[in-house]
Parts: sequence; C-alpha cells; structure tokens
Amino acid sequence: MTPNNTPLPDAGTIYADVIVPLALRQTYTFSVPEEYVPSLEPGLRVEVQFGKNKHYTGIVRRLHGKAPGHKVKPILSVIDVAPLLTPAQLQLWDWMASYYACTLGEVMNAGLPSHLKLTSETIITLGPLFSDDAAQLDDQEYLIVEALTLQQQLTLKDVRDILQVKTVYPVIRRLLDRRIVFLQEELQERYRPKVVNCVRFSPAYRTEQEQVAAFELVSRSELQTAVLVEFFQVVRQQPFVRRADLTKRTGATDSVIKALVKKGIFELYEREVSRIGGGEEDTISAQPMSEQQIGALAQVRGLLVEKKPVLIHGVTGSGKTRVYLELMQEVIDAGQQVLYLLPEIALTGQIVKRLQTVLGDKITVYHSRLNNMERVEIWQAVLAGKTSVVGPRSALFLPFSQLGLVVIDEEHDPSYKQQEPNPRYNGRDVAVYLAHLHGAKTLLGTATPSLESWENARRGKYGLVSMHERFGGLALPEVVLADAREDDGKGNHHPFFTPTLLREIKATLERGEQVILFQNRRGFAPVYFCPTCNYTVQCVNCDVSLTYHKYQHRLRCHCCGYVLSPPDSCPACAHPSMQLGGTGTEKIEDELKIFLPEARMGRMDLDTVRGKDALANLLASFEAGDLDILVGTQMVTKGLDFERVGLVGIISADQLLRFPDFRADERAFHLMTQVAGRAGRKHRRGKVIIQAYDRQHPVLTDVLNNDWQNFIERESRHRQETGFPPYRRMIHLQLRHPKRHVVEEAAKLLGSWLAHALGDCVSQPFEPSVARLRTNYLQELVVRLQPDPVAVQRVKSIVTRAVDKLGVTEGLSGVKVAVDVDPY
DNA sequence: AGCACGCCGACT
DNA sequence: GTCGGCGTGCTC
Repeated sequence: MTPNNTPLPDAGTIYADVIVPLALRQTYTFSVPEEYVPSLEPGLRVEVQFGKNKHYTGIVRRLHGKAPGHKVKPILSVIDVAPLLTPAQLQLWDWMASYYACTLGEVMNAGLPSHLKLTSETIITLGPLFSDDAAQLDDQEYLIVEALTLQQQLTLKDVRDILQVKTVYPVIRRLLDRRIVFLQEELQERYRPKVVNCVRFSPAYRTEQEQVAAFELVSRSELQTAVLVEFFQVVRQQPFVRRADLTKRTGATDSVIKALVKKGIFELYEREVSRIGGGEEDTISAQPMSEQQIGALAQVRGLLVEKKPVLIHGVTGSGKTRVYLELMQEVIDAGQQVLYLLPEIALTGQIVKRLQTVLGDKITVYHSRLNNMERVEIWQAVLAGKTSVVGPRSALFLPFSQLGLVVIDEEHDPSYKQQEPNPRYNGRDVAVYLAHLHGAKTLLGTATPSLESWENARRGKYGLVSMHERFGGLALPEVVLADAREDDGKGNHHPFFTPTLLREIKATLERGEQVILFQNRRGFAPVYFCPTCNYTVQCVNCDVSLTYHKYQHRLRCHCCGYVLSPPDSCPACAHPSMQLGGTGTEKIEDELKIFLPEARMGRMDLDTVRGKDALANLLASFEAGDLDILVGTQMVTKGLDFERVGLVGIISADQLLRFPDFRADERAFHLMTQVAGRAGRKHRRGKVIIQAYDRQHPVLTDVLNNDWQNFIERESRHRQETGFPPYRRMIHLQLRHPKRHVVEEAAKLLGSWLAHALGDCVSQPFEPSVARLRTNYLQELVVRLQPDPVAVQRVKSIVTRAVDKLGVTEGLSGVKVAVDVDPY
C-alpha cells in the first residue's frame, strides 16, 4: 500500500474542499476517511498531502458529498478538536480574496499565525523547560522527544520518517500545546514583556464580609491596616493595584505586604505593561467630560442606532479617545468584544497605555513583536470571547466571537494599507466590513479624515461627528512658514536650516523644552556622486541611487538592502573624490550638532528603531527628558504625545509636495498637520516651523491656517475633475521579470487584452519611476473606473482572468503580476 | 509556492 | 555521450 493510493470514490463518501496556504485560485477537494466524518466541520485545520511529497495545514472550507470527476487524496489527519476559525472569519476570508483579487491561500497566510500552519519544513526543537518527564508521554511523543535530545532539531518530515507514520501534525500540536516542543523561530527571540508587581485579594477574600474579616485580622498592625485602606483607595480608581504604590503611599515596606500575603489576605501577581513611559501610567483621570465630548458622545450614540459607521472628525487634542473609551466600556460591560485598530507605530504610544489603564486586563495588545506562542494564546482568548484587542491591521484576523465595536483610529493613515505580499488589503476598509459581518458598531476617528471617508460621510454612508475644540481650551500651535532661501543677513545660506528655525530651536531649548525635527528621508545623503562626470553610485539590483549612511560608512539601497563600501574615487572617470547630495535624518542630526554642540539629540528612523526595544528605549528617553531634540522620519508624526515639546520643525515641505502621486497633497497635509499636533500639548502653546521654497503652495496655506475644510474641498474638487479616488476606483497592476523586453511584451499584451475587454479605462503600460527593483524590471498598468460595485466586480474578474491567461502564455509565463485593488 | 518533467548547451 | 540550465505545467 503506497501513501498515494486513493480510495475509489463511492456513493457514501464525504468530501472536503480545503484551503491550502498557497497562491492558488481554487480550494482542493479531499476525501474524508470514515473515522473523521463525525469530527469534521468547516474551519477546522487538517493535514493534507499536496503535490508529491509535501504536507500542509489546510482549512476545511466546505463539506459535501459530491464526488469530483478526478482522483482525490484523503485527508491525512484532523489537527483541531474544535474549529480554529469561526464562520465569520471564513466569510471575511472569502470577502477579502474576492475584494482584493487574491487567493484564499494568500489570505490564509496573512491570517494565521505561523504556529498554526505546520508544514513539512516546519522545524521543531525541544523546549527549554522540558525535564525528562517520560511518564507524561505516549509512545509517539516519547520517540519524538528522544530524537530531539539527540538531534536538537527536526523537520516535521523527519518526524514522519522516524515515526514511520504518514501523519504527525496532531501529535506535534499536542506537544506544542504542552510546551514540550517549540517551533524553531520562537526560540530565537523570546519577547519579554515588562511587568509590574501588583497586589490583589486572594480568592479567600473576594467578598465584602471576607474583607471586613481581613481588617480584623490585621487590626494589630498599623501599617498593614494602612495598606489595606490604601488598597481600597487605589482600587476605586483603576482596576489594578501596584505593590510599589501601596508601599510608597503608606510608608510600608515590602515586608508588610509579604506579611499580608502570608496571612493569605493578599496575593501577588505580575501585570504586563507597555515598555514606554518612565513613570507608569496615571490612573484614569475620572475627569468629567467636556461639553463637546458629551455632545459628541450623544451624537455618536444616535448615529450608531442607524447601524452605520460613524466618522469622528476631531482635531488633535479634542479628546476623541475619551469618547471611544466610553463606548468601549459600554460594549465590554455588555459582555462583547472591542477591536481597536491603530497604525502599527502608534501602538507603542500613550493611547495603548491609556486603554490598558482604563480597561485593565479586558483588553489585550496584539503586537507585531509577539512571538508565536503569545499570538496563539491571544487567539484562544479572543476565540473564547474573553478579551478585547488593540492592535494593527493584522489583529483583524483574530477569531472574534462577540464583536460589538470596532474602532479605527487614525483612519486616514496610509500604513493601514498592506503593500508587499498579497493580500494587499486596507485594514480600515476590511475593518468596516468585519464590523458589518458581526453587526458591530463602527467608529472611525481622525483629525484629518481621508477623502474616502469624508466622501462616505458626505453621501450619508457614514455618520459624521465633529469635534473642533481642543480639550480644556488648549491653544493650537502657532504655525510659521520659513523661506528656505532665507540667509543670515550676511549672505550665508544654509541648505536645510533657516536662521528662523535655528533661532527657534535655541529659544526652545533655553526654555527647557524639547524639539522634534521631521525630515522624510533616512540615512545621511540619498546620492553619492562624482563632481566631474556626475556618475552616481546605483544599486546593482534596483534602478535607484544608493544612500550614504555615515554612521556605518556604507552605501545602502533602500529598496533591496544591498550594501556597498563607498568608493573613494569615481568608478567611472577615476576622479579622486566623490560628493554627497541631498539630505537625510543622519545629516540633519550631524549638522545640527555643529550649531548646538550641547544639545542632546536622538534620531528616530528605520535605522535606529530596528532593534527589539530600540524604539521603546528611544521614546522613553525622550519622554524622560534625556534628549532635547528628536530628529526623525514619518515615525515622529504618529501618536507621540510628549508634554514638553515646544517646537516642531519640518525641514523640507517641498519634498513632501513634489511626489508624483495623486495622493501627494493629501499625504503632505496629513503629515504636516499631524507632526504639528506634536507641539505644545498641555501647558503652553507650541510652535511649528515649516521650511519651504514654494511658499505659495495651496496645501501650505491650508496647513498654516489650519483649514482642513478648505483643503478637503479643493482636493476633492481636484480629484473629481481629474477622475481619481474616491470618485473613481483604481486597480493597479505591476508586472515584473528579470528581462526588460519580456516584461514589456507582457505588459503590452496584458494591456491590449484589458483594453479590448474594458475600453479606455485601462492605461497604457508604463515604466514606473523606479524601473528595476530587486533585479526585476517593472511595468505597470492602471485601471480606473466608476465606483459602482457591480461594475468593479466584473472588472476584477476580467483582470484576474487576463492575469491567469498571461500565466499560461508561452514565453511570458515567468512574468509575475501583482494586482492591487484600491492602491495607496 | 514547490516540484518534476523536458528540451537545448559545455563538460568528462 | 551526459550533467544541468530554467521554461512550463500541475498540484485534489
């Protein structure tokens, strides 16, 4: 009997359509062995053989009795006892695959933590905690553990060979669940959450009477009584009590707490906290809400009754978060779950801290830095309906069972859009659909709504609630435009520090306040060139110039990561020296040290936050006041609220506005408004300096006047006239291949097919500004069409078919096509 | 995405 | 005469 033999389909056989985690258009049908029939249902994971020798974790999509007209393989094993995916999740997957014109397998890859996707190549190792406890192992488990003690690591295929069985996933799952073995990757980087020691009543003292008894028990100790009294004080304000707070506020020592623990009254536990923020979070300021907040909350409630999403347009500092929190609390109190989405980077900020302070362990942070084990734990907790979640777009894939509210904060943020692997989805839009699936309330919030959401609000598809005043009457920062041509009066012109900016930086530092400088480019200089022949050092893989990084003294490609030592002389004409062109964050930092040798500076860009805790440490030291100036890219614009920032400088507004992209103005407006919002929060009016050559640019005028209304109206008119989103839908196709003529031919052919089927809503194929990326030449096509869902759906299927057809065209089958629906 | 099958160039 | 290049098609 070979492993490949296929039972003859007979009338009674049950079949399962299975999703395999690959970029394949269909599900595949497997027969269900008799023994599994009772236990199988959609959403369960199964082990299947796919291709000659590969085993994958698949997801049962559908069960049926219809024999396909070809051979089928049997399902090898059922991995789960209960479905891992809820019906709503499967529906979401279907919707995503169809909306984003990708495959279910690709959605599966995005949606399941790798821990839940064993394949033949998965490598396991023995867990560090395993102590030779053979008694708890069955025969198979014992053999695996024994092999691992000899060999350190095994692939699942090895395990199969050792056990001489065809299916091993269930036994592996059991070992994983019990932490006897681990997947290899997670041992490399254990995430260690920061914890604080907290105190609570032990189970024997949870009721009021019991606690009264506790007071009697400690009546002979003044300090212990004081601690108990203090405990009740604190617990009224926040859902947890730190040990350090009790000792600090009562003058008791740890031994007093220990005594209480010993008496069985208290118990100690550890609570995870965000690593940022020197002093731990303040307790909920049970401050009364402002008039505006009360009004907004009432409006939101009213609109939510109509079952449509509500867009909260609230200026920075208007106190939107409080409004979210009130609603979140309600939903959670009603026993439902909340999903609070944030752009990834903002997750490290104060908002998360605040959510945790108020909601305590009712909300879980879903970080990108969590390891597999933690991901799976959260998965189970969410599936059980036990917790709400704050997280980035990937948190959409968690198995919510009781979803009652979805909050999408910073709704306009472009990083909600996944760019690289399929599915290229927009977390905001998927979130709206997810909420709809669950019949959950939907809240979108931002200080600067995207045109998409604004248009939805204008058409009445979304409710709109505006909050125009800053909480507590905070003044908006003063925004000043500095002429980048300005010199110091003696004819000295600095290429990126105007005298105005330098003057203000100094004044701010003298007041003991902090400065944030924004430059949207990392590294030292984006161009390294020869002054005589103009030769520029290019990446060998991509069609871009290499950026000089001074700190590492290397040239790096920001597209593919290629690294090169900078040549001292020109490789083309042998000229003995090379020059640097353009300005990145490193250079800003460097040059500023010349003007302000005393200032303590930090830099925040991809290069400095790469390490695990680097970002948290950087933010913590800025918040603690150990840094005077923070220079950074986009990152500094998102969700950083520091009390002592008196000045924000935007080094080059022109750079933001010159982008050859229909969204450039919008992005520039968002970025500048957001970064400006970092200046001066509580105690004093902040200042923002925008340096620009083109000071007449209408976007700058709008930013200067803080006139979002004017901006959005002009921009939406412009989009309407030129036919761009949200007034048209866009589908973007990118073709790539190592040979230029091949990709060109493919683009021409694909373009002609699409033009034939769709007419002139298809662009001519064109070469993007970066024409070669990671050794592949690129060609692009853009489809623009009326935003009619039926028409769009039809176009998507035509596009998909054309792309598939290209894949089987002789000579062009090697061309990769990436379809991007609603590109950003 | 893998992987095998298959048809054309430089090696023992 | 064979090893191996990657272009093509298939995976239930």
